[in-house]
Amino acid sequence: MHESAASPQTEARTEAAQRVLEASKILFAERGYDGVSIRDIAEKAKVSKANVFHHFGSKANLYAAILEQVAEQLGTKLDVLRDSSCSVQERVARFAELDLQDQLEDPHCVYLFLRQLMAPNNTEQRRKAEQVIRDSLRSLLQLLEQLQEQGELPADTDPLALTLAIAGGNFMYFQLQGILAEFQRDGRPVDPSTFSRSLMHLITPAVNNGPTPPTTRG
Amino acid sequence: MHESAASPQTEARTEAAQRVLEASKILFAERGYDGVSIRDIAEKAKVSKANVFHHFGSKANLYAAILEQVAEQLGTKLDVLRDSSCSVQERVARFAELDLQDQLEDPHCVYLFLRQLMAPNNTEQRRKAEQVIRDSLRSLLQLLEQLQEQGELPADTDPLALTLAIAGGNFMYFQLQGILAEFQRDGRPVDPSTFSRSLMHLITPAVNNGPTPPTTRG
DNA sequence: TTTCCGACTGATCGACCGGTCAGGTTGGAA
DNA sequence: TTCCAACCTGACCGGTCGATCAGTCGGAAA
Repeated sequence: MHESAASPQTEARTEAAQRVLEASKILFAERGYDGVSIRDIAEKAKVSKANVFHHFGSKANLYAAILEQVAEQLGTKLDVLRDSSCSVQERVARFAELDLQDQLEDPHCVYLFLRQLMAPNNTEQRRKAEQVIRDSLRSLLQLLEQLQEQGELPADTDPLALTLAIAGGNFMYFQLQGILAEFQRDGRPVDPSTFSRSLMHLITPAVNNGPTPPTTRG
Repeated sequence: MHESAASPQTEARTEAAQRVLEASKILFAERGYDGVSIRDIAEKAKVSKANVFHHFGSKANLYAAILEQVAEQLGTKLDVLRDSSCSVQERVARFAELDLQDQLEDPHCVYLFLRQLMAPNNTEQRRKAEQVIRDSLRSLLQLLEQLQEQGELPADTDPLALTLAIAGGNFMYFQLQGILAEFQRDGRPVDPSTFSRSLMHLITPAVNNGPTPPTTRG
């Protein structure tokens, strides 16, 4: 048999096994667990079907390995929130912008996470997804509460609603990126960092650097 | 053969066929197209497997029928935006609240729509989903622009970002409803209409229906 | 050399998939 | 009463699914 999927191994993986992981990630993200067969994965990874089972034991195990990889990747986002030595405002703005960038850079990750979140309640899959998003949102929420205590955020605004608006706005941009252009008067695509700034600005003008108009700044 | 799936028939459907539709909607929403077999549907609908094919021709046809039903249901939301005779502010607020209510009342609809949106780009499925969301967002966006012309919305806020923040915030609430309670200091679940009001308030205090004085806006 | 072990493969399994088919049943028009 | 069309079913089909297995191969250990 093989090592339990719970072990945090990113270590010695055969080149073939690595190809299987990469192919799986893409295919599972695009078509979902049931929409992908081991044959599809093996073919894309240029590996025999039996070899997939040799390395990962079962389809469920392989999927679990992918999800673990995704959760790990998404978890690292938090570091920016804690470690940064700049002001709270900047940290919030950076978080929002980085969150959007991460989504745009690795869409497969987002789709995998979203599918995990769509699993029925009280399943291990769903709980794990909730854990990831809980950690992320809680950190952002705490930052916003901190901001409110500093008086940089109006006292009557709800930090929780603000948190969801930021995260949700980013997600919406990510999902609808392709059709946002036609909402613009000039018909040009919306630049992600510009959007990020607009989002921060409209939600809490106090966070933005005061009188500067929301035009492109270097 | 059967009627083309494109026909807008909500008409004479056998009781059995109706049961199949309902069962399909739930199962497809929960597990996705590939995660559900005709056997599963037939069993849940208490109908023979062959009868499913008799009424809907193929699995793909059945799924298309479900999606059409979903699109129709989601499209009706727009009426509230247009017909209402109340002020623009109220219409925006009502739209946000109604949007959230709709999601909470029929989660299966949301999941089906989300799965449709996760289909690869340039597929008919994906395009149809984009069409629905485009219509909805455009209406909301126009309302907000109208609001901005009236001076009820700061001139330097981006209506598009605001639109996505509202829609995204609602979606986030819907998805994370179960874990939001522990973000509250009192640990109690967040009431949807309360959340809706908070969301509207923080995004643009002027829109808030309450007799809030012209905010400090600083 | 011989032994041994992990990487890897082609052939194959039973189960289940979407879909078909022949035929039974029923209700209303002719 | 006859007839026909629609509703509905159990049995069945070819194909694909996840998974297994016997066995090949190459390199490190003995």
